[in-house]
Amino acid sequence: MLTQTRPDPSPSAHDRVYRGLRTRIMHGDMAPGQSLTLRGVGREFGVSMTPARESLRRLVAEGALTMSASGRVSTPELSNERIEELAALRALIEVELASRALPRAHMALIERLQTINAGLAEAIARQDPVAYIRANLEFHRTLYLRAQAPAMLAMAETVWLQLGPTMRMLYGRLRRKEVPQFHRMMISALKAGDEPGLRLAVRSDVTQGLKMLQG
Amino acid sequence: MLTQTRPDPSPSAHDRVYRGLRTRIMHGDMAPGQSLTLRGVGREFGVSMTPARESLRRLVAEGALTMSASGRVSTPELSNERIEELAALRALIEVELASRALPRAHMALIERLQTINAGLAEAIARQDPVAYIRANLEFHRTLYLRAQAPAMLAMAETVWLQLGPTMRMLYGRLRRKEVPQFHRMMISALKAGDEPGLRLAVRSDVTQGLKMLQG
DNA sequence: ATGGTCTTCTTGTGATCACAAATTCGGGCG
DNA sequence: CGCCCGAATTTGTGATCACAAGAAGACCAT
Repeated sequence: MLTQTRPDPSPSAHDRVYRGLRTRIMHGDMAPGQSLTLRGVGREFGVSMTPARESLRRLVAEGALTMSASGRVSTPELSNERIEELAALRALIEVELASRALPRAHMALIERLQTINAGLAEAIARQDPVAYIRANLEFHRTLYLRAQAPAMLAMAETVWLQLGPTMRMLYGRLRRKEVPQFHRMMISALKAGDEPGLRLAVRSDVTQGLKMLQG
Repeated sequence: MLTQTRPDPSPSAHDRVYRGLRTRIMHGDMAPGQSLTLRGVGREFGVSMTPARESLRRLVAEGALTMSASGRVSTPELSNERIEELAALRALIEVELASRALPRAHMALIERLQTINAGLAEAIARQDPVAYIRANLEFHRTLYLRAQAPAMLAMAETVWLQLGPTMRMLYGRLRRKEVPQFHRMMISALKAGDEPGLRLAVRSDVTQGLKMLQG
């Protein structure tokens, strides 16, 4: 087949394909409604249909992609109700994660969050939505990792994944000029050890994107 | 994860296998640590390795099964921390679902919940853990369906699935003699339209199993 | 042009196979 | 009796194929 140099023999084929597609979806570089075929994905990653099928089905199982009755796979076009629901889920889970991370958040972590925020500002300046989304997710994940709650973090990531394709559209409308105010509010609350303030900041940050959807 | 439950237009092989294994896991008739093989599952359901593999991988993606580094699949043996985390997730999500269902809960729904509760009592009398778990899940799902929040419900079901194999062990220790008090409390709160009471009742019901784990 | 029908191409499904890695089992040694 | 090493077996992975169903396009009639 396609003779492609394989520098990494360790990760299985389906893992490479899965991870490639997953980050692509989560970072929002696929438009909603875009369709994917087994042979197309296989050709792109230099594998046969088998690993391609497994990757796609897995992403469908995680809600990152949708499958029509005939088995065709495409990125989802979410209804406003679905988006609202997913945002509510983000609020629920991420507020809890932040709350659990708070007592473990030391200065090194806060500094790292500020560094990520700087990268975020750069992405905003460049008007680069993919970099923006990636930095935004990294900001949240970095904080939540401190919560030591892997099942909750996995849940949150699943929600991010489902919102991925729409996220770009959402942030595309947002002509942002500076780092989100709620990120700064989160950092202040972390420094002060202010749990109610942190919870409010996270909830506000998570649901802010939704508000402009309705506007 | 998002089990887009359509009636049944496509009894595809992998769907039959998936559903069979899924209900078996969620209802707790598989012990933790039990291993599953592709050829074994295939033989049991009369299909080849391909649909068996897809089903197992899907269940692994949903957290219902775990996969070792060598690709062996088995039911998970959850640590106490993991169980506690999953219970916290149940509390978070299900309290929200109940809260959203409350304004839509009419008398017909409450009567149905009471009917399910009667079946639950019967399962308790028979000392039948699988029937107990099934009725318990049905009680919760029936209420949450009224919330009109499919993404949240899917999330809750995913958590149930992950807890499935341990659930039996948990409820096995519980020498229960009567219908859970918190189910009755939930019904009272529903009748009274008492949202704080409902939230408390759901949270208590969800986390009660955990408490005896530590005892 | 427009609508419908037929053909053609595309696509997903499930079975089978070769292969490699891991597990298991047996025998022999300390 | 316990431990370790090697062979036999089990098991997952990925490729390929035949097949059916669906989508797309061509073609003709109106």
